[in-house]
Amino acid sequence: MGDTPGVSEPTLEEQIAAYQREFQDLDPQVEKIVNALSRLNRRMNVAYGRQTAELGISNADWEVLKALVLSGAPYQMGPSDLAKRLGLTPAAMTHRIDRMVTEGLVTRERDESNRVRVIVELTPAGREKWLEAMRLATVFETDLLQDLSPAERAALGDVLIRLLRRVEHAQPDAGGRLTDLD
Amino acid sequence: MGDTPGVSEPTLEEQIAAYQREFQDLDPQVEKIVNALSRLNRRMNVAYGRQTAELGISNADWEVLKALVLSGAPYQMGPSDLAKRLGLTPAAMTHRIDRMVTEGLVTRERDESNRVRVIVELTPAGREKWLEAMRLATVFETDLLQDLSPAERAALGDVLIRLLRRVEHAQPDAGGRLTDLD
DNA sequence: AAGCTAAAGTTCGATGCTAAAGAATACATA
DNA sequence: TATGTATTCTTTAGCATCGAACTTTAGCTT
Repeated sequence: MGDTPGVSEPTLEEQIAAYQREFQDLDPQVEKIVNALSRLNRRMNVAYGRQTAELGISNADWEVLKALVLSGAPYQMGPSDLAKRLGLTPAAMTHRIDRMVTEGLVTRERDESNRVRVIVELTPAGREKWLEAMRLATVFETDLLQDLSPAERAALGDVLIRLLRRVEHAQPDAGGRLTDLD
Repeated sequence: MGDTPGVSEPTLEEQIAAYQREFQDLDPQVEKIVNALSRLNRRMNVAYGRQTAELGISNADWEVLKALVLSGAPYQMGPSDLAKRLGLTPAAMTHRIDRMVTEGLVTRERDESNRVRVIVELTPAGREKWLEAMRLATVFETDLLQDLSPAERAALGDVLIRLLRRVEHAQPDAGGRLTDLD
């Protein structure tokens, strides 16, 4: 095998060839789509991760910022709501919030009307970080889709929605870890 | 159980509406595609995880099995090759191999021709597990794409490849964690 | 040979996660 | 009022991971 230095990721074509070699009952077209989806998503997540790192926040921080902003003004959520939204345990949420409070991205205070509850609120600095990350992300996403014509975009969007419906129907909410928030 | 009373994942439409509310400079069509891609991938990963769990192995185990099988007969790799392939540190690989050896999925022995090296080899039981997982996965994947006509599949595959090329060109191999192997 | 350098794995300390137990508060009801 | 129960969050113990130091071996260089 002429492959010298490291065992990096094989190309998609090599990968599919290897699958066909080891597993005959395989539809190459299906595998091509599924593999491309998986790879595309991975690369995109790497790109997002690099962008958030540039802004001095972690991907974990970004997930929380997104959830808070998308919840709408006044940008408040309880730890367990956040945990459900992000697919984490409440325990993990406690620690994330600890960190983000020290980073100045959110505040934590007890709800005086129900002292069991805690209110996590986005700070202006946190909102600003989210905005910066969004600007970077939209630049990346626009660039990614640049070569697709409007018709191709519409078709792609529709096909993806159909697949999404199908997979959602097949598994009525699993509660698995939501690796990366939209 | 069933529908969570708490803060579960919003629908894609709600999500996009929230984005437009909080961030005006947003192309809804771009966001729709990107969000659908992300969601679709997440659901698929949940499905794969459930399948491997059914077989009594972890997702981590499955990644290693895949790498070994796809490397071709005699299904041997060194720990650091595996680590590079999976995007893990050698340290993590050591522990994974420990576990998989006790599970009987792989064997570990020193390479007598170069005693620094270690050879991790798939056992027949490990190969069988991989095969079972593949059978489940192909059923799922075939079902997922069932509603797409041949023409739609071809078009989808081609568009995804084009996006993949574009994102790969934009980031010449990052070495980030490869969350889930194809 | 003797000693340097590089490479391959393992070990060690720290981090972030999970599952499960624990503490504080609210609410219902006897 | 007192007590049981559910809810919300925190704490604890265990596991997988990373980064970095360390050990063993191979291959040079002198």
